[in-house]
Amino acid sequence: MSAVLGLDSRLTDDHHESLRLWLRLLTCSHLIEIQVRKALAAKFKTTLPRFDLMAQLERAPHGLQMGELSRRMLVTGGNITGIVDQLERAGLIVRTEDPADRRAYLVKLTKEGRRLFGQMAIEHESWIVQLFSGIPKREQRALNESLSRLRAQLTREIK
Amino acid sequence: MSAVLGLDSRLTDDHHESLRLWLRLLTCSHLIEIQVRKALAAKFKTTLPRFDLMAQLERAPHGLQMGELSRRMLVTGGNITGIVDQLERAGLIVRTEDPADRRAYLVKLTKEGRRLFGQMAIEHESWIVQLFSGIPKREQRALNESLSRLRAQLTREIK
DNA sequence: CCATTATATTTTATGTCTAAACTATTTAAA
DNA sequence: TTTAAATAGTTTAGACATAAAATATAATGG
Repeated sequence: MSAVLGLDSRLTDDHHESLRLWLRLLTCSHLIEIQVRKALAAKFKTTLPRFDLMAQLERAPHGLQMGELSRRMLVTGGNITGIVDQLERAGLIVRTEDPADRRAYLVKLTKEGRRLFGQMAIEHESWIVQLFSGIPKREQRALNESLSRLRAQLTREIK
Repeated sequence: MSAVLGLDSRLTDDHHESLRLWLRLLTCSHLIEIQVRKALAAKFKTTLPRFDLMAQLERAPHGLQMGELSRRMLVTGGNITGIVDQLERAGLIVRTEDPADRRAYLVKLTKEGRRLFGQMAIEHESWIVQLFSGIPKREQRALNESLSRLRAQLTREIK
């Protein structure tokens, strides 16, 4: 993840509003990502994709299929296979058979996985709150609304 | 690049404004990234990091050191080595010696690199404009301003 | 029912990315 | 100026990511 970063500060031509927006979006999420990745590694010896996958499972007590994880995390299926392998090896999740479809697994957090994720989620949120602490709540709400519209638009666009 | 995607649509608790903002930021940039990556592969048989690196060089006619590329692209030095290797093999850039520092290179676009980047940049911008076409210019400007403040804040925060 | 097509997952090959260890040169300081 | 510390770049090992091909099961349409 990355793209044309750094031009960001120097584009001023008014014709390039969209391009500038994309670069800024990318720079911001990249900056946050770097911090979160480092914190996850330092405090929990884990990675962002693993944390993300566990976050998905935490909200799906009945388990999720590999394909559903792939769709939600916006990554390809092959990628999910690898991350699930590792988390399973670590005893944090399990592949259980899907009673409704013998091709599929239902991936679930183990008890240990739930416990550990709980700890990580609390810290994770505090890092994020800290990173955004300089931005007034009102502005955060406004940004959130705009990005929500953008996300909706992009999802429509892409279909 | 990715994180906790998908929770995004379901967080409503007002205490989690910052967390929600981070997820939304990430989802949006990820959605755009996927499109741009696919388009670059389909139209130019290239990748986003390579395009980004060339974009950096295009604005630096005197060339950039590896370390400067690393800082601007927000990735590690080792990563730059690999991308530069490939682009150099393809004849699109060259490592030239830095007269001021024998440890360093100045990396520059070749004539062919400049030509190709020119073509790619035009298409690239049109893809971006298309992706944002559903968002009114006024809102794009507002988003741009907010993200600019956020970026500034993050950069300060991180130092 | 059976062939076809679609879906769920894994595998393979390749590229991106990091952290940490390494080499070479420069800078600073004693 | 010689040593020590810092800086520029590369290498290594391992994780993450993709697209495309392969396997297995499910769903569909004659």
